[in-house]
Amino acid sequence: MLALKALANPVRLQILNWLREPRRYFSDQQVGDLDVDGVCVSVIQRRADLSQSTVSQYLTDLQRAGLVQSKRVGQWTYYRRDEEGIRRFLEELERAVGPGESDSS
Amino acid sequence: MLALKALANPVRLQILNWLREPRRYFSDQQVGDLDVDGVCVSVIQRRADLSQSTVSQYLTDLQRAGLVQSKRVGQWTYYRRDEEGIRRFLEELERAVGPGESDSS
DNA sequence: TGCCTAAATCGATCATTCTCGATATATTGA
DNA sequence: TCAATATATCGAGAATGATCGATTTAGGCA
Repeated sequence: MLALKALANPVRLQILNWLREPRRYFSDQQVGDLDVDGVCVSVIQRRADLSQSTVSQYLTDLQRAGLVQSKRVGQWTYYRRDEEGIRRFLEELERAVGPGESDSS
Repeated sequence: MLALKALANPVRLQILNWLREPRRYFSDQQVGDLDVDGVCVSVIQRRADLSQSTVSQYLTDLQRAGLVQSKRVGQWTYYRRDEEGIRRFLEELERAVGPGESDSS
């Protein structure tokens, strides 16, 4: 389960968390619309305080896990949450580990 | 988040899954009550087809993550799901990555 | 075309995880 | 107490993950 592996890393988990409120955590972004387009790599990198390559890789991981979407606009790549994919992941996890046959009769 | 790391391993995830229906997956257990006591290590090991030490370690990992409980009865250690802990984990995850400020107004 | 910036990929290193067999500990029963 | 069985822990090797700097790819603009 790619998403579980992706979220097992605290930084990746936090990035996904930050992306819930782009205006709050990435207000320094000059370009694009935070809500519509998403947040570009360099802005996330600044916040995460890791190298550019690491953050780029993390975002690719999150995308392959179906948790974020990317959109290339000019020279920037904007990332934003894939709410649909996140919902699917949570549902799948619920099915996998959530309560089984409870006899709440 | 210990639980996320624990579940990032497919075998550990599957063990937790199996434990939802002990009667179904561990019907070969001779000792104890599957539902009341849980499933002992050697029975899980047989099903997982990994070494005894690995399975024992996995179960310890799941326990430290708050996903299973153990009960020592004689020479056996029975493991069963910690439904309360699992619920807490799922809720925490929901808070951490679930939908943020949706303006469903 | 040529430079500048953004992002992605590559290659390497160090840390962590996976997994095993061997050993240690604990419990039961003769 | 001794032997047998169940489980836990230890130590090690291989595989994977984390993370970096360097390089490559790509777009924008003079």
